[in-house]
Amino acid sequence: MAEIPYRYAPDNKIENLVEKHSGLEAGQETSDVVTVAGRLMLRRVQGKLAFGTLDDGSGRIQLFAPSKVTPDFEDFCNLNLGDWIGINGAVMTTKRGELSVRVESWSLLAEARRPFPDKWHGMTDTDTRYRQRYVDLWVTEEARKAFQTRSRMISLTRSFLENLGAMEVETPIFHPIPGGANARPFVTHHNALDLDLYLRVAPELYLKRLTVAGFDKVFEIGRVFRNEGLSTRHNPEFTMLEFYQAYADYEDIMALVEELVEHLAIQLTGSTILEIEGRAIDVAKPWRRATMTELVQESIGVSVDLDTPLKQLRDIADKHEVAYKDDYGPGKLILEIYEKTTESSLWDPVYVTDYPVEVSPLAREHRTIEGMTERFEAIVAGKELCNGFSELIDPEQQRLRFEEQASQNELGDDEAMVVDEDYLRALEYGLPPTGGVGIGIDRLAMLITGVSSIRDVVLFPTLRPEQK
RNA sequence: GGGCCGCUAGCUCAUCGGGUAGAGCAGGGGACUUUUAAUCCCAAGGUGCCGGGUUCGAGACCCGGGCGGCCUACCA
Repeated sequence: MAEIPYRYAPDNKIENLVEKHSGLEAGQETSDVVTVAGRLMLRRVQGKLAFGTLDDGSGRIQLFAPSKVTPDFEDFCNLNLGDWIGINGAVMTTKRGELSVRVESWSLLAEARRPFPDKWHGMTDTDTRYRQRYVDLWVTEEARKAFQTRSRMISLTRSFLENLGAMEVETPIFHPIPGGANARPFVTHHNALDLDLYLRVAPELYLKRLTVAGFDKVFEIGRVFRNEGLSTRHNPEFTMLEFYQAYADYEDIMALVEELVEHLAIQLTGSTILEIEGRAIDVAKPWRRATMTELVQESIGVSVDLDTPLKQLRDIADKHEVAYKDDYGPGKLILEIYEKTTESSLWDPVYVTDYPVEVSPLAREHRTIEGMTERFEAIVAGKELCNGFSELIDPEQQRLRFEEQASQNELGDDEAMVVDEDYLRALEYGLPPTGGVGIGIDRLAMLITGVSSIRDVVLFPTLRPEQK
């Protein structure tokens, strides 16, 4: 068998060939001589005639190899499933009408020295699929599709934001002070500086520094890291989109997010109606807006607000088996009640608005409602898709909020923020009115591709290392 | 972190009231010039996740551990 070449030059993708020749009748031969390369997925040898199925990642096409035409016919028949091969020959159809490439010359490009999974059943063990994604992606069509969709989704998102005139930036992943979200960070150490650094839990505070700097629309799509448990909805590293727009408030940002999601749904699935867990969901804009307290009222029939006595809020929490700590104020209690009793039952897209100041350290106070902020979360299919607000721009208020967080942190809440003096200094130079949002890209990809585990949209999800 | 379930050949799965493991596919050998998961014949393939225990005898039963899944708890 010939040596493996150093390069090979396919001139067609299979999906294009299939599209181009879709109307061809049985027993036809075209003058289209093509070179394609990919993996041999199936093989049917019949003595002096062999058939194969080649998959190049874009699609599959049959290989037609008569011994009279195909050089080194014996070797061709002895190829293993999973071998990489390059094929050159005419596009034709067989007697049965199957579109094929006749194998007039071929090259072995890589041997599959390990047996491929069962050609019919594929790979079903989820653990093996995640650990050996390189096999899963060949063998599991839906897996490959999902990642292609994810890639296109991010690309479309990027151009959507660029069309708004937004600039993409990259801010530090190593943070000397963790901040921008309530989450436990990963810690690492820089030797030369002899300095502990935190992997970012959010890019938020750096992006708003850039708004101070005069970049009036900025966004970042990047990995963030949270030292938390794993689940079907949580991977310790995940991709966050954050966007900030100067002169805008949370209403503007809500309009933008629903526009984006509708756009993505149409571009990627052809419809605003998606399917999640077998259930339809329409993400067409506009999405409903409702305050947190309104939704709690609808869900459990009790009216709560920041003036409701603590005792009463605790009774409600007890009644619905919502856990809380003694130091929770009314704001935190209301949030907990909302999250435990209401959030997961919301199906159609809804913007939940007006979060208590107590639980929103970076959001600007509501323009009319005391104790609330102009913050929103979009809940889609019972899950949080994004979190945004009119940004808190006042350095003195921000300091008080940080100090409140810091004291929580002192008391042992390792998800609470600490005071970031440099961020306060930036605010002192002046942050204009600004609206911002963070969108979990993985969650969005789950929504668009209709999968129910984040591991189906993360190529190499975090797993315990294999033990030998 | 808690509850439930799973782990048998490279892959997909069987087996039994505890008696020493079997099939399809893949891989090897052979037949076959229009197949579509091609088909047919032959041979080979196993530390039954790991470690203890009960038993004359354990892949099956008990205990401990590992890894994974689902549900549940938290952040997106």
